[in-house]
Amino acid sequence: MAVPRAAKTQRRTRIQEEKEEIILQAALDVFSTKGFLGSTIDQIADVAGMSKPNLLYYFRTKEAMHRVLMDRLLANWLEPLRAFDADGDPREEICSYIRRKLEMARDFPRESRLFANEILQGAPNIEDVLKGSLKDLVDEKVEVIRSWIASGKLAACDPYHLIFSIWSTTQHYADFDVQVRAVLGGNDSDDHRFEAAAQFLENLFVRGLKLGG
Amino acid sequence: MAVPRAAKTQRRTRIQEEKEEIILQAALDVFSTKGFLGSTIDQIADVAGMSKPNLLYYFRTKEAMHRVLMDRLLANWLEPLRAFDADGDPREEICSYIRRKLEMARDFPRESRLFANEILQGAPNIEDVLKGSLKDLVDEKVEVIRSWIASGKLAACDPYHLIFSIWSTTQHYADFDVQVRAVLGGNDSDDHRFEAAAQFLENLFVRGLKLGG
DNA sequence: GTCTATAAGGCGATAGAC
DNA sequence: GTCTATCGCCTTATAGAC
Repeated sequence: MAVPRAAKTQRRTRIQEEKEEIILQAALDVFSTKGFLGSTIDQIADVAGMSKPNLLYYFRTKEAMHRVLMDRLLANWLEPLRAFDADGDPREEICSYIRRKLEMARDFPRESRLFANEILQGAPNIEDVLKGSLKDLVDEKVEVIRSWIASGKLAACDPYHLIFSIWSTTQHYADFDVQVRAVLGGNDSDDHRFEAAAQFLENLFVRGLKLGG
Repeated sequence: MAVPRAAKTQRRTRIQEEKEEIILQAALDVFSTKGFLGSTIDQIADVAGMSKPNLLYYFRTKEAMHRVLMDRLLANWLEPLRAFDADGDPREEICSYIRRKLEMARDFPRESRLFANEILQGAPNIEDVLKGSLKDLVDEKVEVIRSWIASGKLAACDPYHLIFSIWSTTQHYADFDVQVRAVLGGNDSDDHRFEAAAQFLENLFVRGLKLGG
């Protein structure tokens, strides 16, 4: 029997991968609501439906689970921004960016909260990523927005704060979900909330940035 | 010597109040970055510059400190929204609301993060407040916005999502401060960042909501 | 009021049987 | 691979001297 921790070069069996995935999903559940420090291995093991020593057979430490989740997250988190196309129509690009970010908040709220927890606590593990690949990507897209402004397709504005405002408004629906639901009351379905948010934000940014159609 | 825990009806001395204030400031420091669960009394005592038993002489439990901080926060947090005046000019009201919220993010970032931590973790202690006084206040202001829309002073939009978008964009500068700084680089002063954000958001909302002026 | 010492329990991680 | 048992540390909170 291949032992995961001793067989780094060896292919994992399908069953092992499935178990690891169950654990990671449980860890995501717990980390995203309690934060890394506030989570216990017992809680994760409980959600995963296994004993603590059994879980620790697959992931030697709490940090190991968190590291895998953060790596995965960072690999996917910026995809929507990468898709931002300099040759596309500004209105189309910005609207579809907003929509994709809203979809991520709706479909992957735990990932959004995991990220929010990390940033909120000072980003101890990913500060280099923020100052490195994240900043590089943002700087690149800021230049795209500046070129759109220069050619009159977009109202003059600070591109950095434009990006911040799209991030914050969309992620809000995942990170502050409890508050949003409390304020809207129980009568608002998930689908309706999503559509209402999309429509409001699309209008706000199209008009606010003077994006022609 | 009056002992705080035994003298609930007795007036606290000025020195006692000062000590309690030092402790609460230290607790706010730690809670706002580590979250309640991730914080330890040792860390708070360390920041406060006193021993753990000494701290526990003033606040019997970790919860006691957190409760006082949350009570204070909730008492002040909604002041800017309360100031929203139905008889005022919509453009003025919304712009000054944005500015006040941005000032709070700049001047009280720890309070903002304390609140964010609480919501992010499912608002275990304040769900009744969210569904009660918070929802009531928002509902009231939503009606104000609706009346403005009805009289043509404001573009038609969903008032709830308008409020959410102001909350999220302004609080972002406190809650995601580490990310904002990383992306903007070290050359951006606090004042410049604040002014740039205020100007961007003011433009976005004034144009996005078709607020005349 | 503040200290040292410590009780009592939670938690991360390991040992070793099966 | 999974379990029971446990080590050792950390953390909350208290006891009691000063």
